[in-house]
Amino acid sequence: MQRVTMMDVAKLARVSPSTVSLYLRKPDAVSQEAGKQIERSVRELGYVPNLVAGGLAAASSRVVSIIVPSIRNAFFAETVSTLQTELAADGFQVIQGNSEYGPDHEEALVRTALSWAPAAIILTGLSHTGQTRRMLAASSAPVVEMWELGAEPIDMAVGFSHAEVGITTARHLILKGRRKLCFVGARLQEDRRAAQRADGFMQHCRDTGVNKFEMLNYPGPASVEAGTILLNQIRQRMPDLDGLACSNDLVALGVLFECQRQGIAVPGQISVVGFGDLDFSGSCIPSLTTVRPFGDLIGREVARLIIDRITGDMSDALGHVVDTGHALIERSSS
Amino acid sequence: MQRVTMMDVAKLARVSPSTVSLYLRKPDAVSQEAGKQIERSVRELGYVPNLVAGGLAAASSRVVSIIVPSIRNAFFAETVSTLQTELAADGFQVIQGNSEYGPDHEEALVRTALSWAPAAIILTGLSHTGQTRRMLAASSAPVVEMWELGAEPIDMAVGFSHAEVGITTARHLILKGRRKLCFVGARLQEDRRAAQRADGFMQHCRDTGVNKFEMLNYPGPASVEAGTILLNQIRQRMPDLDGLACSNDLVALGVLFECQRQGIAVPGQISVVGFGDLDFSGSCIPSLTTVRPFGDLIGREVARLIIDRITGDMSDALGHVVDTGHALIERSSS
DNA sequence: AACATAAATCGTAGCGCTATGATAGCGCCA
DNA sequence: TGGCGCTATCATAGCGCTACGATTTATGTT
Repeated sequence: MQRVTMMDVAKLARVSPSTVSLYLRKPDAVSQEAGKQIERSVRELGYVPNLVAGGLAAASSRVVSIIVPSIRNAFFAETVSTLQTELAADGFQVIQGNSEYGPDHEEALVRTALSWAPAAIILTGLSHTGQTRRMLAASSAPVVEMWELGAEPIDMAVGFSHAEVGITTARHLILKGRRKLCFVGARLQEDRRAAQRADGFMQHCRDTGVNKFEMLNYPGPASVEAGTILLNQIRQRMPDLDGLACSNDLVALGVLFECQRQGIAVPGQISVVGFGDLDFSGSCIPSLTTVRPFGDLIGREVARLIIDRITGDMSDALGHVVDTGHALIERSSS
Repeated sequence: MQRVTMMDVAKLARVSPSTVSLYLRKPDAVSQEAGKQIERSVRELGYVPNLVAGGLAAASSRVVSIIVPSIRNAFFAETVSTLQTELAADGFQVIQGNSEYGPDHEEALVRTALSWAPAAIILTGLSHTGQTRRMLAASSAPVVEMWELGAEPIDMAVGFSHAEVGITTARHLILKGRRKLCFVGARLQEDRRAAQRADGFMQHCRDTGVNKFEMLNYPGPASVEAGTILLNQIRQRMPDLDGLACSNDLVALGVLFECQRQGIAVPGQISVVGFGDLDFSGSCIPSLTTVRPFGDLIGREVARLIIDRITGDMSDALGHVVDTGHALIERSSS
């Protein structure tokens, strides 16, 4: 499979394999003359370093393992995509796994991830099984937990408080004069972050003395269809509903469609707020008020932390927490 | 980083490392008694095999490298997600890279991918640089090209003909009595598959003697906003437009929104057909007629081919081509 | 009981690279 | 001119595992 080895390059360049290895890792440590020779030989032979061998020898590979609940989810797709680009620029490969919102599944993924001796491990959220924590602690690899802030991270964390997103959403609806509120979400048992947004929302309602507020869950994944179903359910339970927060812009879009179908005025009769600021959110009818989570910023910050930790001075060896915040994007639906 | 080695397990189980290795790979080749001992030792020590070392020794790692244009694209997210799940079930890790629709970028990704001695390489589409082809040929790793059929694949291919999608779309609009047609797309220079759909569409118009047909391109990525912009552009150039094909359901959704905003009846005045059958396509207003590409089926078939090739008999060593086809989903927008 | 055969286990030799000292070559000052 | 410190280069010893052939043990046959 791998024909040309470092030895071949060394022979052609008339230096020892050590020098080739050294040049490839730290070009400045080798004389210009030798460097040029090596460069030429590499090109002539079409040499591609065997990273597996390198990883074994160096006891740490240039692999970063990312575990997200689902890459189908546009939020995570954005972050993963950004991470990939940023890390690739520094020569890191990305191994990716989907936990499907299952802590045990995540544990299995971490186990295999660890067997690659990765340069870093990126997890989604702050809740993991005890075994996962134990393995991670034993591994000494940098760990970044992303997309959630609140509890104590294992090592580093980049994200924002979902409870605060819930509060922002509730506050906005109340500010708009809405008093019969509902939070609708999908997969609220599995998706702890959505659940935290719901909790923050409900808590703020309670704190500010809103008289009527409810929460409704759709068991399947967040989708436009879930939104249409949820709107009908909540309207049955709360016919005078006037403010609706959705755990996801997809759900909100379904709500908007269903309102249009039934002739419910938005925001006239019901104000709708989403979460995610997805592709369509600015263009739909009415354009959707939503909370933007800065998924690409999360990706960039995670990449920065990892690269700093690996290449940088050990002063950074302590944990880091970066709050990327959130922003309410006020549009026409509220 | 990796404390417990196979040697430790062997010592505890009172067998040789070879037997442990053998048991881990082929449990049936070891006596039940020894197997139980090893199992117990593995658990007691919390042994996690070092796949880097294994990959080096076996000269091929259980890594599958997937290169797609962009994981942000819902089509590819679906396929990659399915692939990940299917391959993980057989103990394969997935390394993923985004080519951003650039052949040179793809070449660089293939180069690094190859340096992991992957068990297989999965590429998107059939067009690659000569250097990419050369590296792939030299590597002897199984190669699957997906999401496109037509030209001769490097090794195996799973996908469908985009030209035929274009024909299906055109035929449908013509069948609906539409005669002033347009194909609108995004990134038609970079996205060769979208370009093929456009070509098929135009060709069918020509072949069937449609009197008026045009094609319009939006330079940015496919998005809802692109749809709103494109609709206005084409209406200026072709005020009597009555049938519109979009390269992507996101673009189609933007078109639908803009039609609604301007009071253009769909399908009364203009029929709209999309591509992708995304999450919202069945729920939007009007529900969107579109072509479904079976992205998850592609993922499953690719995984099957790879696993068959690697674990299976060598009778499969020749290339394979699987046509996953496409389906017109007729809804209310046409 | 002696032998052939099969099954289970083992020892060894790397896989291709990096990290770690050790060595060689050089200019400079006393 | 000898010795010092510096830089550039090198030889060597693994990293942890798998593949392979060799060896041991169990099973069956006459």
